[in-house]
Amino acid sequence: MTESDYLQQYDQKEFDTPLLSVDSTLFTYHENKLKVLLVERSAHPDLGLWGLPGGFVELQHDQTLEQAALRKLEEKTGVIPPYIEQLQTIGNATRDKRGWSVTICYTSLIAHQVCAVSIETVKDAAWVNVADLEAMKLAFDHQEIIQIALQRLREKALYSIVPAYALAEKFTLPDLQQLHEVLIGKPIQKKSFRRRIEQADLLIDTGEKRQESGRPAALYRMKEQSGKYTFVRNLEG
Amino acid sequence: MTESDYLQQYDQKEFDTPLLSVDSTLFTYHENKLKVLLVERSAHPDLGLWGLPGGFVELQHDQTLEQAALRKLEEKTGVIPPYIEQLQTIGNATRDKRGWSVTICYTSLIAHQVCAVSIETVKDAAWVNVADLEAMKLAFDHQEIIQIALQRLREKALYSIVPAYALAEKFTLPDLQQLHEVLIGKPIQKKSFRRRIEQADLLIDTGEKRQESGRPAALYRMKEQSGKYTFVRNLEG
DNA sequence: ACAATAGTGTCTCTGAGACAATATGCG
DNA sequence: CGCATATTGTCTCAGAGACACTATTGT
Repeated sequence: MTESDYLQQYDQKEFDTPLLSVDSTLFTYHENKLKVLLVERSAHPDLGLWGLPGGFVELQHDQTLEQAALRKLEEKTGVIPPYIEQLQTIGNATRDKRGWSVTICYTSLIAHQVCAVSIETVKDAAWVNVADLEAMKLAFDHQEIIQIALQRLREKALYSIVPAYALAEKFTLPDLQQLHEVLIGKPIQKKSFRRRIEQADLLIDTGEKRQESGRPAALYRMKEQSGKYTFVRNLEG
Repeated sequence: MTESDYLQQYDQKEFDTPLLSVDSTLFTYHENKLKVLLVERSAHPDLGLWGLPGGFVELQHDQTLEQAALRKLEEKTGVIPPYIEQLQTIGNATRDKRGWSVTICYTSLIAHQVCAVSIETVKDAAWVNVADLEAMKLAFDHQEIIQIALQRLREKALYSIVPAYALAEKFTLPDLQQLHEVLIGKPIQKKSFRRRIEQADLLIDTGEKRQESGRPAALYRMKEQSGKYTFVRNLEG
């Protein structure tokens, strides 16, 4: 049989295949708290529980898995987040009551302000403080997935400035440092923090300042590829 | 409708779902060369081309994705590799001629000696020098997947001793350093290399020595969790 | 002037890079 | 002994940690 004959008669439905979905952990930082976006499930199974934004791939519309993840996020937040990264794929026979199930998980970051309005209008979506998660029962294994995502984000805080994507486009160095401190769970020497960012030339000084109380702080924005940069030496875990 | 009613009438075949497979890049190190395991495809599509060991998840037998990947590797090599790690999941509408396709990729390492015999007896499996890959046309996007796996392994060589799993159970420090040098593509100061491994207490001195020519070298084996250790400071990329 | 926060100066300390010096086996 | 390879000593240098000091705003 030739390959084209084979493709002609190929019927995918002959084979048993797992359920396949895409889920995202979307984090943001607002009022000194790290938050994750949850949505209330409107269908079985685990109807009524809160879980990660996600769903099935639409074979007609989505060209890639990442596009599928971004589409789901845009539906909930009204915008496409500036940072998305594949986290991990979880697949086993027991995570979904319907049977063997696979989910490709993404981690995404966004500024709180750019989607706060949109989310407030959507009844079934909400930002939840990461600190409050522990007490919640989430759908499927989503609790676990969030913990994996958090661990990865914490590691990244030690050797990159990826967390900056959870801030507004323009932000101050104290802003960013505070976010890293929340992630790492301990204070960072401001000199160390500033030195490495300056030395690696990761940010652009916009020339603007922001003041709340005390000396005004310079506003920076990220350079194009700054999220990909990794420091050769980590901050202390 | 209750959840149990829903589960009762649920029929997975109603929904269009992508093809789903599991593929692994299995690396080893032998005679100063990094090698990857390839298998010749015995079915359409891409029949006759060489590609990564992998296939479909068997819903009846595999409990997890990782088990599925390990099962495929054991079929080809006769043994279960000591290191496996999820690499990345690739899914899009175009990578497989049959349609929307998703593959969960793993990276795995093994000592050459423990599976060399088994592989020589299997006609459709072979170790290929990574350096020779470029000239080959591989099935699907497997060429690309191997490059992603290599890049990740190279990064790990800078901040971990994960590559040690590609060596025999007992190995010398010059062995390991050489492997890291092949991965990184440049020489490493032996003092630096030894210092960091000793300081992190990652290996056990077996007391045995191995001699080829010159002073005999001490044989070490890895401690249990040494693969998880990451140095706070990278070697120079 | 003082409070509050931003940003700098500078010392210490760890660990990588460089490379010379020893050590231990073989013939 | 001389060769080959393993292992150690030790100097330099970059960059993180610590912490005191200066700068810039508002009240």
